[in-house]
Amino acid sequence: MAQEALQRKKVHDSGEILDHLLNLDDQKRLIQTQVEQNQATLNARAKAIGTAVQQGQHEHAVELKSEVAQIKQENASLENRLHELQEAIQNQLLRLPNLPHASVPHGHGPAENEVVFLSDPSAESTHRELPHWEIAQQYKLIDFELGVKVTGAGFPVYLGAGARLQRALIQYFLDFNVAAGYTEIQPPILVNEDSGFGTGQLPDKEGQMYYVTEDRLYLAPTAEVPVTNLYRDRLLQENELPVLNTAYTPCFRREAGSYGKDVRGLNRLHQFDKVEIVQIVHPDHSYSVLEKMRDHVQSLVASLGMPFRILKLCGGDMGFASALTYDFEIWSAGQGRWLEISSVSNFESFQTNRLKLRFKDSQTGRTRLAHSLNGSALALPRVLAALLEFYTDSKGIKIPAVLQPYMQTDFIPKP
RNA sequence: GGUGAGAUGGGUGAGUGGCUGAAACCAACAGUUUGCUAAACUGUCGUACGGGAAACUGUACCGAGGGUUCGAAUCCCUCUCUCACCGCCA
Repeated sequence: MAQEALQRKKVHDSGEILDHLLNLDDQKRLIQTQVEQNQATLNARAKAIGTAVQQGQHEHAVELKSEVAQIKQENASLENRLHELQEAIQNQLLRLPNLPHASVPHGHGPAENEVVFLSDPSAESTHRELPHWEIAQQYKLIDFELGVKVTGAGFPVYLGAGARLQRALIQYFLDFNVAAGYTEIQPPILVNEDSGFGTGQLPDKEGQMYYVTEDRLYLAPTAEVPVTNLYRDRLLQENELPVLNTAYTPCFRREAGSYGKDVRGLNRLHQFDKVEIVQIVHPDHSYSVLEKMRDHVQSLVASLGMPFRILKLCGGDMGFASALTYDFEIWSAGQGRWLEISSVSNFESFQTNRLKLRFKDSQTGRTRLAHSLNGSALALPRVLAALLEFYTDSKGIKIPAVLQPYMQTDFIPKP
C-alpha cells in the first residue's frame, strides 16, 4: 500500500527502499532485544554487587564484577551495530516523502493536475496588450536593473506607487486573514538547521535555500518554516487546538537553473513577499480544515476581481511533505498563461512527527501527533503581475476596490 | 567580544554516587460531597522503543555527545543553548 502510494509521488525505487527498510527494522529489533536483555542482567548484577559489598561479602562481589565485565564487552559490539542500524533507518526515513491522500490524482506532472474550480469559463480568452514588466517600466513601479546592480537578478526594486502597492497588498491580505480568525505573527526570517528539518525543507531542499555559513542559519524560503517551528517540541492541550497563525515575511529562494521568459519580470524571483497562513489542528479534522482554508483563499483571490482557477495537484507534482495540495493560479492576461499564486496543503503528521508537535487526546489520555496545514494567502509578485496586466488600459491602472483604502486612490494615471 | 551563573517531567522547582523515573507545588484528568458555579477531599497523571491478545513487563531518557565506576540526574571532558553584568550597537 505504501509502495503504491510512494510511486504516485514519483519514488520509482519505492519497492527496494521499503524492502530495505523492513529488513533493517527486523535486524534492529533482534539486536535491540539482545542488548536490552544484557542490560537488564547488568542492572541486576550492579544491585547484587551493592548489597554484597554492604554485607561484607567481598569475594562474591569480585566474582560478580568479572561476570559484569564479560557481559559488557559482549554488549559493546552489539550496541555499535544497533546504533548503525538506527542511523541507517533514520536516514532512509528522512528521505521518504509524505504519502499522498487517497483522493490525489495519479500523474507525473502539471498536465495531470485536476482543475477543480474555474472562476470564469472564458478566462483564457482574456487578453491584454502588455506584459507587466513593460507596464512596470512605463509607470516606474519596479526597477529590475537597479536590483541587479545592488544585489543581482531576481531582486527587484519597487518604487513609489509600486512600493505602495506592495504594502497595500500585504496589509490587505493580513487584515483579511486576521478577520477570519488568524493570529498575526512576525517571525524571524533566518532559521536554524533544526527548523529546516522540522518542516521538511531539509534534507529535501538543501541547496534551494540561502545559507549563512558564518552563523549556520538559513534564510527562510517561506514563513511556513519559522511559524510552524514555533510549535516544535510542544505538547499542547487539546483545547489549545486549533492554532491559526498568519504571517507576512520576505521569502528567499535560490531556484538554481531557471532562465528564459518563464522567469522574466515578476514570474520568478530570489526574494519575494508572501503572506502565509498556518494551522495546527486535531488529526480528525485536518481534511475539513483544508477545505475551509481552500474556501478562505478562494474568497481572498476572488475579491481581487481577476480570473483564476484551483487545481488539485497530482502525486507527481506535489511537494515532498504534502499529502494533498490545492494550487491557486491567476490568469496573466498580458502573458497569456496561468501563474501560481497560492498553494494550500495538508501535511497530516509529516511535519508534526519531525517537529515532535503533539497534543493530549482528552478521550484516551494518550499523546497524539497533531496535523499541520498551510497555504499562501497570498504570494505577492504574481498577483501584482496579473493585477498590472489586467487592470491597465490606455489611460492608466485601475485599483481594485478592496485595495483602494490601502492605496488611498482608485487610479494610477498613465505618466 | 569579555566575565559569571545555569539547563531536571505540561509548568515552577527539589535532588551531589546505589533506597530516584525522579520530592513538593501548580496545571490536567477521574471520582466524592454541598442545589448550579466555586471550594474541599480522594485518586490518576512523563516520553520513546521492545516483548505480550491483555493485565503487564524490559530498556533508554534529567540540554547533546563522550568518559570514570560493578552502579551516574549526581563526578570528569567536549559541544550547544539560555540568563546576568560589561563592551559595542539599530
